[in-house]
Amino acid sequence: MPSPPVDPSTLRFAVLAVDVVVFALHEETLRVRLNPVDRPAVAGREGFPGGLVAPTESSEQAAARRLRDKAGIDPETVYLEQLHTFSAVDRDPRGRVVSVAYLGLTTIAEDVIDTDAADSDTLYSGSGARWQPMDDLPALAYDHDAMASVAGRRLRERLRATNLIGRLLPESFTLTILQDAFESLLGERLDRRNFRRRVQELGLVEPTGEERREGRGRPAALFRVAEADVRAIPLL
Amino acid sequence: MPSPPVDPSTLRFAVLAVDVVVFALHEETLRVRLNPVDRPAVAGREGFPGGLVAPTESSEQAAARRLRDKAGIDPETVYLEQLHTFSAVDRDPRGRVVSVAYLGLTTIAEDVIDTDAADSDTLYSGSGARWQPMDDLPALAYDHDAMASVAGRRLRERLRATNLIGRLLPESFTLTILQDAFESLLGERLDRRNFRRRVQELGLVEPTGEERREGRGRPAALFRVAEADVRAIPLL
DNA sequence: GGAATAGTGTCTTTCAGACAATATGTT
DNA sequence: AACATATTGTCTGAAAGACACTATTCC
Repeated sequence: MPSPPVDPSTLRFAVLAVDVVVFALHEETLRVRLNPVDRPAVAGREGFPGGLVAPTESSEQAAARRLRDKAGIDPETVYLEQLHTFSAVDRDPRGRVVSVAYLGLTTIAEDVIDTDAADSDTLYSGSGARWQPMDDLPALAYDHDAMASVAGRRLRERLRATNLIGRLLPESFTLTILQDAFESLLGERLDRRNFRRRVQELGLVEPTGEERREGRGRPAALFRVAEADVRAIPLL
Repeated sequence: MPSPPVDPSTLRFAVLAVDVVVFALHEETLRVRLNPVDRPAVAGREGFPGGLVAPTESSEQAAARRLRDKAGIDPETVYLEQLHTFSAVDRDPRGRVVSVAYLGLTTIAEDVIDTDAADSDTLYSGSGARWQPMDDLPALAYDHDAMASVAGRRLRERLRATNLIGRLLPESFTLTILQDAFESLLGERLDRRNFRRRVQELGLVEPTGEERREGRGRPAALFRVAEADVRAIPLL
């Protein structure tokens, strides 16, 4: 339905962008995906993967596309939800750029290379992009600091209220791993017996029937998140 | 503030709009503010108050401004929070218009005139704008139907989790009124004694010390919402 | 056998839900 | 006195929280 083309000189307009704050869990550490930002105006700082929205795509589509292009992550493997739209007039030195930010959850892909373990504990993933621990973020480009803060708060809210933890974990996992994940994400220590009772009675997880034997010690039963789609569960 | 040196012919851009879904409570009925939409393309349908975002304002500022201009409501009296950004490519027949939607809560102003009580039970407020019962919405312009649905869901979530009910009620109120409000908003009936115990033990309300005598029957103590700012309360 | 990890049951306390009688005002 | 509305307390069942020992495997 092609309509009267809008004349930008008479209409108010803005450049529309998306940014995606992608979280993943790596050995009990919550990490976010950072990309180098090459614009001169922001002087070598990093930022979340993102970019401009094309005239023919919605912001959701743009977010998925940018995940692939800018972060090399298959959007199919990422849970995305809209986070917040940032529209401060001067948030981008280039001009009026409004950004629709998305929250993303994923499992860290296998292409992750743990180079340079000495230099803090950064995980690199090629081309300078990296998974940075959420509690050790550098100063970011644009208003991505604020974005990070909003995203972190929202992530915790959602983890408490839904079964989204499943999107941060591998297909199957032991209850110990699940508990470690919650403890580290929510920053509180939980009783093992009560925790196991809860997650099973609430129907958050179900046994796969397999078990994992690893190192010494008794083998652990494997579980999966019971339902694949996002479900409201008043959790912990 | 002359605007950004962006050349629209080379950059992807969109027209940026805001829409505000303002809720108010009138005699236990949840109502939203509707305005006539005059664009030919949407043929006499109504929509939420809104409009384009100026190059010099954030979407928050635009939302406040539009509340005043389009709905004649003092933004100071309205609680606003960002709801969702709607960016489907064809959501506006005029072209690419992306809308940042806001959720608004307010107390119905005194300028409300209950004309035409026969014609359903619409409350008019001058210039064709009206407060329409949320459970009796007509088909709306653009994608405002979807907006209404998102806003309704979010409103109920927020009412359950915070003290925002205070933004829908007058300064002080009786516990009966508070309970009626919850019952109608959440669509469930609550036990009087348990309800009163809860709201007081949770610290949602505190007595003002005054009482209201009205009609026959025992006078009721007046309460106010204990804290003015938004607070998380796992409510009902 | 010792070390390491996984797994399990009970008791207590707290909170949610069901339930009905009394108090205070008006007419 | 009749009526209308507001206010209050107890009992019961369910869920949350504290708490320590047994089971299985590897070395």
